[in-house]
Formats: sequence, C-alpha cells, structure tokens
Amino acid sequence: MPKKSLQNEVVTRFPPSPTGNLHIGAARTALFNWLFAKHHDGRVVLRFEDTDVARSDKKYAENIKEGLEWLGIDYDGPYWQSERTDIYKGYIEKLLESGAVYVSDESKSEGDRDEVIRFKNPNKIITFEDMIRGEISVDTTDLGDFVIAKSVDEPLYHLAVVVDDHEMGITNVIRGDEHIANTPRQLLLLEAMEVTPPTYAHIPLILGDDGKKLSKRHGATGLDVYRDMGVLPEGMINYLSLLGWHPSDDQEIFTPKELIAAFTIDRVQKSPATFSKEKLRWVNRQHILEMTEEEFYDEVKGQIPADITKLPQYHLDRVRASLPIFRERIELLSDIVEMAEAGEMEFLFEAPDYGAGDIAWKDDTPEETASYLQKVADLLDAVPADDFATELVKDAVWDYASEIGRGNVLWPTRFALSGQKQSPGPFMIATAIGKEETVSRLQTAISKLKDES
RNA sequence: GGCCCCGUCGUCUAGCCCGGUCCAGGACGCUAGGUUUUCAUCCUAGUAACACGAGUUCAAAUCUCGUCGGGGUCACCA
Repeated sequence: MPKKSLQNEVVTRFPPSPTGNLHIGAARTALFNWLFAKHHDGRVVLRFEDTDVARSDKKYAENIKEGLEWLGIDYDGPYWQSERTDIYKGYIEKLLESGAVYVSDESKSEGDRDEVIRFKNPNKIITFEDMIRGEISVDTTDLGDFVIAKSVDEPLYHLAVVVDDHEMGITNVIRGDEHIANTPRQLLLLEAMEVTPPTYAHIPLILGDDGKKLSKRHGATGLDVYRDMGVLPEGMINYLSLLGWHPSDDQEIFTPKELIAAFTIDRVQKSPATFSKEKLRWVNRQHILEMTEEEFYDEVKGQIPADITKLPQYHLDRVRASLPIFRERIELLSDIVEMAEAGEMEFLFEAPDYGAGDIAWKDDTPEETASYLQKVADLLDAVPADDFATELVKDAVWDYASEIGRGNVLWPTRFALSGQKQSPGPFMIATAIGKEETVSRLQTAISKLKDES
C-alpha cells in the first residue's frame, strides 16, 4: 500500500507505461519530478501504468527502473496498476451509483465489445492553473462522453490515473506537454469523485533535430544508449536539467545536490527544446574533470579494449600513470575506446616502431638530433625514477630546450617516446611510461639516427 | 480541420510578469589568435537572434491585437 502522506508533504509521481525502454524525454520528466520533490523535501512515486496488458512487458519495466537507479533518482514503489483493479472497481461502482458514469450500449457501433463505461459529460468550461503556463481554459463539450473503463474490472487510463493520484496522495502532477489535453477530462472525473485535484505543471517536450517530438526514429533516444556511451549519470542529469530549465544565474555545471537546491518550477521553460549531443558531451566532460583520480581510474580501466591490454608493457600502474593523458582528451568514457581504435594509445604500452626519417625537427640533421636526444637523456638522469613527475621532467629539460630551440629538442623527444607526429606532450608521456622506459626509447631513437648517418 | 500550447543567436537559454540600465547577456558549436614543439587541453577575441505587421507609449524583446510559423491532442493506448 502506498505510504501515507505526511501533512503538507510534496509527493510527485513518475508513471511510465512499460511499453518501451526509458527514453530521454521520459527520463527528463522523471528528473523534474524528482528535483521538485527533493527541493521540497518530498518524494516521488514510481507507478507502472500497465492497464494495457497486451502492450506492457516486464522487461521494459526493468529497463526503466535500471535507468532511474543509474541516474540516482530514488522513488517510492514501484506500484503496478494491474495489481490495483479492486481499488479502481470500488471507485467505478461509486461513480456508477452516483450516476456520474454509465454503462453504455455499444452493440450497434464498431467497437470490440458491446458494453463500456462512459463518463456523463456535463459539457462545461474547465479552467485550471498550470504552474508553468498559467491559466488554461477548455470547453469540454468536444470531449463527449468519453470511455473510462471497458468494465468495472478493466479501468482505462484516465480513471486509473485519477484514482491513483488521489490514493497515493500526489500533490503535484508534473508531466509532459502532451498531457495538457488530458487534464480537463481528469479534472471532470475528479470533480465527480468529489476529490481535490493536484496541482498541475506541464513541461515542454524534447524535440529531435527535425523539430518533432523525440521518438524512436530519432535514433539514440534510449537512456541506456547514453549510459553505454560512457556518459556519467551526473553529466546526464546535469544536461537534462538544462533542457527546459534554467537557474537564476548563469551557472551551468551542477552536482545533483546543487540542482535540487536550485530547482524551482517557475524557471521551467514554456517552449520545447532540442536535444544536443554536442552540449551533452561538453557537460559530461566537465563532470569527468570533477572526478577524483580513483573514480576516474576505475572507469578508465574498464574501457580499455582487449587488444591494448595484450600489449607487452600493459600494466595497471601504467594505466594509472597515464590518467592525465586520458583526462585531457575525452568527453565520454567511451572516447577511450576511440583513442585505442585511432592508434593513439599503443605507445603507452609498447615501444613505438617508426622510421628514423621523422625523428628530426624540420631540417635538423640526424647528428644534431641525436646529440639533442642524448643531452635530454643525460638531463633526465638527474630526475629520481620514483618521482618522475611531469613538472620535474619538464624542469629538467626546459632550459636546455629553450636554449637550443624548443622545436629542435622537444619534437624529437616527443617523437622518440610516441612514434607519432601527433601525440600528447613529451613530459606527460615520460611520466606515464616512467624513467627507465623513457630513457630506453630515447636511446632507441639515437641508435636509429646513427644508423641513418 | 477543431481545440490547446509555443515563437530571443545554428542549439540550450538570460532578459519579458514590474516598458527605459538591451544598438539584447551567458553557454555549446564554429572561426581566428595566443600559451610549453605536434595533437589535445586551456585562455582571449570574433561570429550570430528579439518570426512579421499594426497599435498603446516620450520610450517595446518586454503591454495589446492580428498574421505567419512550429508543436501537441482529438482511441474501448497511455
């Protein structure tokens, strides 16, 4: 049974129908309900609207729960409408008694059953105050005597929603814009039940890049797709919160806690927003930057592909030492995989193979270059192996490089370490691979240069 | 089509309620320059919008009306 509400406690709800995986739009709706509830020290109820047995499936319910848990959205429940038919039945019978609804003979129409239960529409103007849009007024006459149940044991959406919201003590209904047209019907039912309606807030839709309501055909709309892509839950929450909501200042990067503190419904947008993967990536990067070394390390090591872990110098210590290199170049955790696929990672775990011709900077001769590298190797000898920090490595070489010409010295140094024309800087690589390997790679380059001349 | 909702840079948006401080601010993206050689990062600068028309007013992104545009919804689905 639903938890009894405390006096004045804010209770919101997230009521998906388990007919598909949790998608971005629904996740954002859940998020707003959660932020609003938490901001007011309240809670959110998860309720599966599975009255349509044919279309509902447990596996979707699982996916939805997993998605919420991944995001860190905690909830009461879940409740299943399919397990609450007795409750609905009680209400339907009462409504039948009062004459607010009636059994309608459908035998002459094309429906799939001869009798359904219809609401006796009083045909009036319904006006309600939406927390986001203000006053909305609709003439319910065009709604007709809508169907509220197939039978006393088979309630339909509007009846079930209204009963549940009341039974569960929902104080605020925060849902997508597409439900704005449903509100008058539900208000009519509430009135017939002599129940005080909750407060409504209709949030704008999320659009695909074609300006249409986000749906399957827009490609990656499943929340799990983004999780698998290596978006952090904090990044996802942060980005989603900015779609249709804006704080009172220009802060853009928020922890979940900060969002709860800052979130107010009056700063929710009226107009729909378009989902931008680009900005999601940027927001996510900001959160990657905020991770502790330990957190980042745990995520990174899980991303490294098998063919990298097979490399001769692959070792977790080496991974840990390479963290700054990864941190600087990724927006999504899965960018680690892309780095590997692009061949931007092997040199961290094996000595590079390359031709001597590319080592020297511009027109420098092999002899000159070899002497520069020898000097660098000598200078690095003074740096302790157990404290081969990037800054120390740099300090050891910097004055010499500046004196000779930074490009002349640093290009071949970096190339000797990475074997690539484009790569992270030499000092970072040196720290990642350690003193011994650094010097060894410099010596290899020197030999190659000598063979050349 | 009926009903409902919405309309500021390419995108997310601030400002709109309480008209002047907005020849419109921030961020993403993009472009250019810079920082410790390359790539990346970072920094700086630039780019670009009040849908249109009328009205009210000394003054309108902000108020009013209209037009146009976009979206949602019209099930014995949710």
